[in-house]
Amino acid sequence: MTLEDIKFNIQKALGVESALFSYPPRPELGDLSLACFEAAKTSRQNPADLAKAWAGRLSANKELQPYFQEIRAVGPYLNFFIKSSYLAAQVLPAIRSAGDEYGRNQSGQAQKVMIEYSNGNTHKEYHVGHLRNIAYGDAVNRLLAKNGYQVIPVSYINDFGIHVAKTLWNWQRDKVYAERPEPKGYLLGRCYAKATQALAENPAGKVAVAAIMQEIEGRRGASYQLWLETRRWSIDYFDSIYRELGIKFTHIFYENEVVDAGRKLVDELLEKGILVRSEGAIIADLEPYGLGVLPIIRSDGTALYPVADLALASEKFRRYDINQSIYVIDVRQSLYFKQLIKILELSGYRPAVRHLAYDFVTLPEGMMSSRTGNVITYQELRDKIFEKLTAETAQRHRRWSERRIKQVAFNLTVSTIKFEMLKIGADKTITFNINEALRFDGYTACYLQYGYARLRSILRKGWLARLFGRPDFTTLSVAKEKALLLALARYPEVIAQAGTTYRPSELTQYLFELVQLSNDYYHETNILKAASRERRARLALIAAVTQVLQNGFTVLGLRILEKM
RNA sequence: GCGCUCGUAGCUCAACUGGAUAGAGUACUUGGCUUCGGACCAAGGGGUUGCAGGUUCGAAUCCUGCCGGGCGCACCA
Repeated sequence: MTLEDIKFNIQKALGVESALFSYPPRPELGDLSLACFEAAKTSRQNPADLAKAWAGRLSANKELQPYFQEIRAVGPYLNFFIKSSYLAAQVLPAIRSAGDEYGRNQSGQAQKVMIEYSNGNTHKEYHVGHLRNIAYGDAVNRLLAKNGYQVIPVSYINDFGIHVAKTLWNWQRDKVYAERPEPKGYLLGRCYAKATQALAENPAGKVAVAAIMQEIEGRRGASYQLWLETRRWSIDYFDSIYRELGIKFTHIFYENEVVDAGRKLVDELLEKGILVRSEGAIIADLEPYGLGVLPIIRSDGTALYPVADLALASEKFRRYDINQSIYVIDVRQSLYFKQLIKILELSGYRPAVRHLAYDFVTLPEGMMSSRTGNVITYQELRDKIFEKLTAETAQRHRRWSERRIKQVAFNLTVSTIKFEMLKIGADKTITFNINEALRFDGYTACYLQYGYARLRSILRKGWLARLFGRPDFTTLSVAKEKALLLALARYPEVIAQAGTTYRPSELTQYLFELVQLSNDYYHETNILKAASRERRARLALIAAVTQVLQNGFTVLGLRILEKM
C-alpha cells in the first residue's frame, strides 16, 4: 500500500515509533498531515517549533524526495504535499494488478468468526427492521472477510416460539388467508398481525394458544402437522427474500433443532443451582450481578427463547471450531445478551461472544408493531421502490425492452434498500420515511450507481485508446486528479477502519465522496477528446476509480450496473 | 424508580474516536447541455453542537449536574 509506505518512511526518517497521521481539512494545506502535539509534549517543546524543525529535517532528507514536492509546517502540523506523478505511478498500477482484491488486508489472520444475522421468525412478518439487520450483518460479514477473517455467515430462525401458536390459532379460525394469492409465507405474517389483535380481546383464545403450543412442543397431533406445513412456507419465503437480496448463509439454525439440547442444559443448570424455580417458572436470578431476572421456562412448562439460545451458543463453537461468535441483534436486546453471557460464564463456559448491536428502525407514526398494524413489510417497500424506479428507468430508455427495464430497476431497488440501511451509523435509530427512500438523488445508491455507469460508458468508448502503450502518469497534475488519486490510495485504510469498527457507514461515506470527486472531475475535464497522452492517463485513472467503486459496492452488497 | 442510549443547519445525517475555519445531502435562491449519459455540476444564504459547570495547549467528542426524546428492566423475541 503506497500510503502505508509513505507513512512508514516518514516515521523512520523522524526516528519515532508511532505517529498519528491524518488528512488536512482542506487540500491547500497538504495531502497528509502529522500533528506534533504528542511528540512535543514528551520532548517538552512547543509543537509549532517542533513541526518547523521536522519540516526542515525532512525536506533535506534525500530518501523522501521521490515522494514529496513539499513538506511544510503549518502551526503545530507537519504537512506533506505528495507528488501527483508518484501517487499515480504507485496507485494506478497497484489497483490494476490487484483488481477485485484491491483493499484486502490480512489483519484477521484467517481467524474463524461466525456471524449470525437476519434472525427471522417463521409465521411473522418480514419488515424493514429485518432489512436493516440483514443489510448490516451482511456488510459486516464481507467487511471482515476483506480484513482477512475466515467468516461463517449463519442465520438463526425462530420457528418454535409462542408467536407460532398464535398464528396457527388464527389461521384455523379465519379461512380468508388460505385463499389469497400472495405467497403463503407472507400471508402467515399478515395472519399473525391480526392474531395478536384478536387475542387481546379473547381470553378463551389464550387457552387455545397454550394448548397448541404444547402440542407443537410435544411434536404430535394436528397442530404439529400444521406447524410442519406452515413452517415450510415461511422458510421458502425467507429463501426467496435472500435470493432477491443476494444473501447466502453457510448454515441456517432452527430453534426447534436445538431446543431439546437446551432443555437438557436447563436441567443441568437447575441442578447446579444456576437456574432456580420461582412462581412456577424457571428463571435465572442475576440480581447479584445487577442484571435482573431472566425467565427461562414458563410456568406452563413451555420453553422461552433463552432455552435454545443457551444450547446454540456452545453448539456453534463445537460444530464449527470458531474463534469468535458475533450476534447481529438490535440494541434492545443488550440486557438479554449480558444475561445470556453471564449464565454461560456461571456454568463454567466462557465463549468469545460478541453482541454487535445496532439501533432499530421505527416509523414516523411511532414504533413498528405488528399488534397495531404499524409496519412496513419488505414486500411493500420493495414494490414501491421498484415501481418508481421502473418508471424512472423507462423514461430514460425509451428503446429498452420491458424486460431489461425491469431487470435494471430491480437491481437498483435492491441497492437502494441496502444503501439506505447502511449509510446511517449503527448507533442511530432510523426513522423510516418511505418518501425519503423514494428519492434517488444526493446521498443515495442511485447516485453512486449512476456515477459508476457513466464512467464505464467512457471506458467502453475509449477501449481502443487504452490498448496502446503505457500511460504517462506525469500528465495527471490537475488538483482534481490528485484528489482522486489520494482517495483511491486511501481505500485500503477505509476497509481496515470500517472493518475494525464494524461500521459499513464509513464505506458508504467514502464511496459517496469518491463519486462526488469523480463527477466533479467528469464535468471539468474532457477525457475522450483530450490529446492522446493525456487521454491514456485519464482513462487509466477512470478505470481505477471504477475498480474501487466495484470493490466497495461488492462489500456493501450492492449490484453493479453497467448501464442504467 | 433503576439502567442503557441519543440530542449538531428547517429536515435527514457526517466529523478519521481529544485536534486546523464543525462538513454533506435535502429543501430554498441563482447559474450551467453545438461538450464523454442532466438520476449531473457550480454558486449562495442557513450553526452559541440541548443548557450550565469542569478537565487542558485544545472539547461536538471526556467528567459532573440539569433539560428533552427513545429503549430496556419475570413468563415477547
